[in-house]
Amino acid sequence: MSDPIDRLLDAAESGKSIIKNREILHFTYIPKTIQHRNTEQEQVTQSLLPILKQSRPSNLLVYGKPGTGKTLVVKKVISKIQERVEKSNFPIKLIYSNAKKETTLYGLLVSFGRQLGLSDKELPSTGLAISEVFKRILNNIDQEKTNVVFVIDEIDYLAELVSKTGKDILYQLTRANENLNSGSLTLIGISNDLTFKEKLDPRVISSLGEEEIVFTNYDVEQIKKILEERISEAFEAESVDESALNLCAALAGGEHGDARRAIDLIRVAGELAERQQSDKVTETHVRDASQKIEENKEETSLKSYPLHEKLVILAIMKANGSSTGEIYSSYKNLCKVVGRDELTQRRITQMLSEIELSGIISGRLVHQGIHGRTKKYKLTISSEMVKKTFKDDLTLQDIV
DNA sequence: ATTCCACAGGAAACAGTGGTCC
DNA sequence: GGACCACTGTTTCCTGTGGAAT
Repeated sequence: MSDPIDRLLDAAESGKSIIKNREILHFTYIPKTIQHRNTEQEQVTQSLLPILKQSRPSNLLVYGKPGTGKTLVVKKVISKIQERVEKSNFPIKLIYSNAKKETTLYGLLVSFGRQLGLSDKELPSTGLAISEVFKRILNNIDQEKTNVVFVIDEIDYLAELVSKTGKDILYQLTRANENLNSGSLTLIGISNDLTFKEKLDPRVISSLGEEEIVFTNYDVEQIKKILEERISEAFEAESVDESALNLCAALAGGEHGDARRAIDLIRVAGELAERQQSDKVTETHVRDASQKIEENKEETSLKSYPLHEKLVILAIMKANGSSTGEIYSSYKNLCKVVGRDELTQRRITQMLSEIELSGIISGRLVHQGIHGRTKKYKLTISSEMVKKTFKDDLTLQDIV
């Protein structure tokens, strides 16, 4: 009997590979991702055209569901423009920030400043007042006479941060040009959420939304084309079943035309097929891949929760389908077992709705007349999954 | 027609951390 | 070294609510 490790390694080395270029199976592989986006590419280019004439273009809002290629299109257009103007005396600078990744207003501004070239000294990453950070950034633009194009991805998150803190950075950003003697600042906002404008200050909308471009969803046919293109480059010829391709397109297209998901799906399916030493990717592989992606998502989100959230999830598991009050007392017991201080019920309620957002549990508001109203929660994933994932956690080992 | 339950969920305040600035 | 800043995770306090029970 051969060593299982050796067996696997041998197989991987000698076994046939049906994927010949993995790179192409990632969404961010630019040339192939933004197919069918000619109109949108033109529109974005159009609105940035004034740069070539050495004046400031209008601010721009770009909408579209995830996986429609909006960020890639914007990045591509800007880098092309940048190439063009590189040799002219009109220095432009592209700055890209993702408001979802930068969890705070301060962080977003600092990332902005860093990319402008401000050092740690000139712009410390904590300790300053937000208005001070802002002033320093504007000073820099003014002095260097740069023309900045600031791309804010997932700008809807920024809108949320703004409303939380009450500091109206977006408003100040849109008005920055009035305070600049030289140089300029152009904003490009990218958003998944078409309704996010409603949350904004109308003054901001009027200046931010000078131009708007909407990326429509890919339909199943288009996704199929994108997949075909990538498959022909990434896989060995004839190694993906027609039916597998169709299923892939259908699964991803059925949701909201998410090309990213479609490409992920075919990549994982391909890897599964390879692992099984199969020379073709079949429908079964795609289904398995879809399930695997789901499970991975659940597992990583379960693992990433802090201790008290994990305890709450366990409490729900132990008392499946029960009300907040019951979950809370179950949670308190668990706290005693692991020897941690319990948090207040208010905090647990809040946690429950946070966890609900992630989709791991689902809640239903019930009115029980004289027995008051409560929310009943249950797990949407299997309790085996929870047990399996929490087994590795030392503090939780005893109670799972 | 009232009462009253068992919470939901908003608002504000607070403690603690890690920093700058003068 | 003290005033001040942003931010997170939490507590405290609070108002609101649909329908069974009375």
